[in-house]
Amino acid sequence: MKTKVDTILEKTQVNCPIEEALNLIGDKWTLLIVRDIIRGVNRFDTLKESLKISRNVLTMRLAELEKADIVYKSPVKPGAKRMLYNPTPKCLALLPTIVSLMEWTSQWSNTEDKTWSKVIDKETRLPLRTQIVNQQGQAVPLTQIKISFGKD
Amino acid sequence: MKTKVDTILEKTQVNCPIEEALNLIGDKWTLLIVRDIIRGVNRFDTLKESLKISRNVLTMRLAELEKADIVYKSPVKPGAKRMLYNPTPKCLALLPTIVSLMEWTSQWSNTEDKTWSKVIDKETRLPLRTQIVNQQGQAVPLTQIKISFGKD
DNA sequence: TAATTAAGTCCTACTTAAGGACTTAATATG
DNA sequence: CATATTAAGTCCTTAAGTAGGACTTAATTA
Repeated sequence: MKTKVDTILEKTQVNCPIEEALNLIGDKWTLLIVRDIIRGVNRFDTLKESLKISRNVLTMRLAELEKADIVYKSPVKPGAKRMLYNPTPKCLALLPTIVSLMEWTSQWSNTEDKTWSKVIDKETRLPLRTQIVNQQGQAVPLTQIKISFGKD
Repeated sequence: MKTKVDTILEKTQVNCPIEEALNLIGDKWTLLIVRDIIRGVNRFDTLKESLKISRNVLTMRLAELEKADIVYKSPVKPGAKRMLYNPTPKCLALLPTIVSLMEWTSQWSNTEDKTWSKVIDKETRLPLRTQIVNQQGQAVPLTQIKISFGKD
């Protein structure tokens, strides 16, 4: 059977990087799985429990993530046969996306409960956020940003 | 018929802001539509052409985006009946997510062609990027970041 | 006023997701 | 060591979402 990843790899041309990214993570579950694996939820059944996802879908998504080098397996303990799902650097590189989505919801959701999960500095334990910056690292306001396609 | 947005609004508890965000934009098309609307592609048929999305799906997604206050309609010109789809501030607030996804693909995709769309400063026309920063605005490396759930 | 276009709706076929039953090997327990 | 339990799946059926074409109607253009 042909997976999403196969489709991406055989596609000759994608004209925007978001498009390519969404081919992989543009679905209901992938980013949540990535988040959980980064959090350290790294066994099949634990992921299933944590996400309340169906087994068959979780199986497929994990296979795709592994094939795309976002997740790799390692034995539960040296020599064991059961596996853990671990984040690769490519997986950690999705943190800015995750953080910005969390920020977006916190800011714009009208849900009362804000006792949600947060992204924090491991050491200081203080919350973090994302920023759009220019080459010099200076923050740029949203209204000054343009999405440019090739020549325009 | 019950739309995604109805489902979100009636849902009593979501334990993570990404989960709530993905209920809305966690699909194949929504973020691409948002990107195009921010870019200024703002009429139904133009969007359809630009994205190569089916009419019925575009109709549904636009209705959801409008209901969620991410997009609003305005007449093509004063008094006209035909409408443009415009970005609200909540829509522009998705720019960090969009930028970080574009960055992620540029960095990790093995596609040859990098003559892709970019995010630039409207004035200087120089490319922009995202950063994860702490409260003082200092960049924090990915390895020092933790996703914390309530008490852990 | 007629022709064309823009923005849809509706239908059918196909693909992906949900959820439960079943399977098998790995680990843990007595 | 034998048995029980658990972890990590597969397989099946039903439901929901997506693709793509045909059709509709009002708005704009010629």
